[in-house]
Amino acid sequence: MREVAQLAGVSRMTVSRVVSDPDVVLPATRDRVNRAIADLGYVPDKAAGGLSSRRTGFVALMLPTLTNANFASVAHGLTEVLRGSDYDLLIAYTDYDLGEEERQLRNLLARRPEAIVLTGASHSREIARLLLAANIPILEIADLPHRPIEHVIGFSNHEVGRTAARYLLDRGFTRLGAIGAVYDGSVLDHRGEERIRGFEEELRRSGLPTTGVIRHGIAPLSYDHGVGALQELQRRAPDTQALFAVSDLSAVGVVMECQRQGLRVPDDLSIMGFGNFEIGREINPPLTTINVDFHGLGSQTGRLIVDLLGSATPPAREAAHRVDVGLAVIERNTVRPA
Amino acid sequence: MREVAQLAGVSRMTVSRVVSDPDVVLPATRDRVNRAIADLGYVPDKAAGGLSSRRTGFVALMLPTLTNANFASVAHGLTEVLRGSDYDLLIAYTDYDLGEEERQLRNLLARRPEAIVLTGASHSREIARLLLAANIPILEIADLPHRPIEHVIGFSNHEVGRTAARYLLDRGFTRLGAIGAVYDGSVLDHRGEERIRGFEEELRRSGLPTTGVIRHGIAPLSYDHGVGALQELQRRAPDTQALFAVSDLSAVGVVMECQRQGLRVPDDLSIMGFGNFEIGREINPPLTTINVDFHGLGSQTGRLIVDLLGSATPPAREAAHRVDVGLAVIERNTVRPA
DNA sequence: CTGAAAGCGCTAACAT
DNA sequence: ATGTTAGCGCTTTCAG
Repeated sequence: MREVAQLAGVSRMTVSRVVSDPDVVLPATRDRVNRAIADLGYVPDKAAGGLSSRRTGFVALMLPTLTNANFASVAHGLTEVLRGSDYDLLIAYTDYDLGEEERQLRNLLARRPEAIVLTGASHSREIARLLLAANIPILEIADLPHRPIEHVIGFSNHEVGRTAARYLLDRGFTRLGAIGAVYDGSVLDHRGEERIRGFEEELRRSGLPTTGVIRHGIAPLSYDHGVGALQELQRRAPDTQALFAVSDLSAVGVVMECQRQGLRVPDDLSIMGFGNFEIGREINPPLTTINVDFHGLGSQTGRLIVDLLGSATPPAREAAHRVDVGLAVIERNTVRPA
Repeated sequence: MREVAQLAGVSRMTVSRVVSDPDVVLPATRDRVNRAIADLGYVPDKAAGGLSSRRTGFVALMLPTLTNANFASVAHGLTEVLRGSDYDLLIAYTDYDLGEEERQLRNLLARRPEAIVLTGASHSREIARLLLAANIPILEIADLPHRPIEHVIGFSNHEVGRTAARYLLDRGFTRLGAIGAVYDGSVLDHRGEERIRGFEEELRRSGLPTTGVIRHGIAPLSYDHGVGALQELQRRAPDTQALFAVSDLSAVGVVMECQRQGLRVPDDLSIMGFGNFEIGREINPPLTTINVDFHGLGSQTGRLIVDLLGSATPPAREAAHRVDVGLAVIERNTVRPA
């Protein structure tokens, strides 16, 4: 910056102004400075700027994995909104690893984000404390935790499971199954477990057995989870008529395994998934699933952040937001009509 | 930090040492400081630290998209290695948008990464200049550009196309097709275009027509690209026997569309893809494809970075690395045996 | 082994 | 409209 100032024949302060608030500088001066910036390939150091202004200009997003299209949609929605308000989005991911989550969080916090968006569970006391101590907006998304750290924008995974069960029940099925991951008490697949519990609850309400509810393998779930889980289901509850998979990927695996076994979908087995992944639309027959507007979830999160950071009011912790973005069944052809 | 120092009854300098080089501090002092750190929930400000030490402790990774499992593997491999050397990985993505690429790059550069890993094309003069001016290692991965900015760790996309063509030719097919995206001169799908050109080249060498080479839709490619492209192919070269899709996702779309049309794969049409995506293994029949060790590519990149940053030698620009990680055909069942 | 002084690159606050 | 001064939170360097 010093060089730029010299080349343009102004003080460093003027260079700073040209970069952050150009309108306040005389056009002639501004042009001179801009030319110097271009000539020198000067890129302002945001870390130094942030140190001084107490504004780092970025929001952190913690993702459990990089490969989930729905989380990518969230990132999309977020980015779109934040870009309009001149915040960057920096992404870290944990690979569904608890230790890694804490590590990454510390790293992120050490760079002083202005807000932090969490998709993991992050509920160890230690982590929650660290987060709160940072004194920035904390947003938990893609779930509706009972005891949130602060703001929540999400949907009820429990309700996802109940909705699936009701949908299947409404179509007259009585031998229902569900497949998810083994829940080992860690929070790795917290959300999938919630879905499966919602499903079980609805089964119990209807006085139906839960023998078809299979917890198989560990999260994150993918296609081959579906094939393994189906095989286990066939051993434990061979008369199952309709099946809910806590993830579309798993559901697709089930459909593929059915093809291999010569089982007709939905005639021999009805299947529904969750997440409305693109592959579900492409397979034969196309997969019935439950959709959540993840992109909208991301934009809403972005808007809330901008609001929160924009208001000069000190962080009123008591006014935590809680938004349920809801969900919807997407009817396609893997569930036999009533 | 001031508070921590006070609470522990030491100078701020001692706190700094406990955080960054604990062994040099007397155990008793160290314990006292650590307790103060824990009590106060102190998280050191890396931006401030970096400003002073000229080491920001992070490496930037620019990805075109968040939803590609292969790029996620790269990130994985990179993270594993970097973690061992105490660097963070910060990820930005461009959504295959050129303007966004430059924006993100500036943002990243403004935070002073110690090295930058690029997967995009990034070859505008302006960008290359900015990158070089940053005076940090620049690594381009997942391709083997002719005129690299600096280091390159990747594979030849051109060779991917040639390998696919040769594989199909070797099996006795003479009516070959390929599907990729429309290449509009921008660098959005540079890699896919390279693959398709390699395929065409091999066709020409064998004196075969390239009428079955279809550029359809725009990148990034997904399942529905395959269905649209197949339909176009059927119009333009209905007698095609074997088809190479520049992406597995597109190839899977083709297989699904064949199922719908009642075409038998591979009897009526042979198909091969690229990328070895998980879904290819699950469909029926499983997809023949070309694999690249993306995880290894990531670790190698990480190791090179650690080397480069570790050596006290000034960045010897002339000694740019160039590594070809190669590729391999994965034979499954969508190509009819010779 | 620990501390004091100086300064990293930038901007807030106050001049002018 | 532009410049000056002070200082953001930390580490380097040098003393002790």
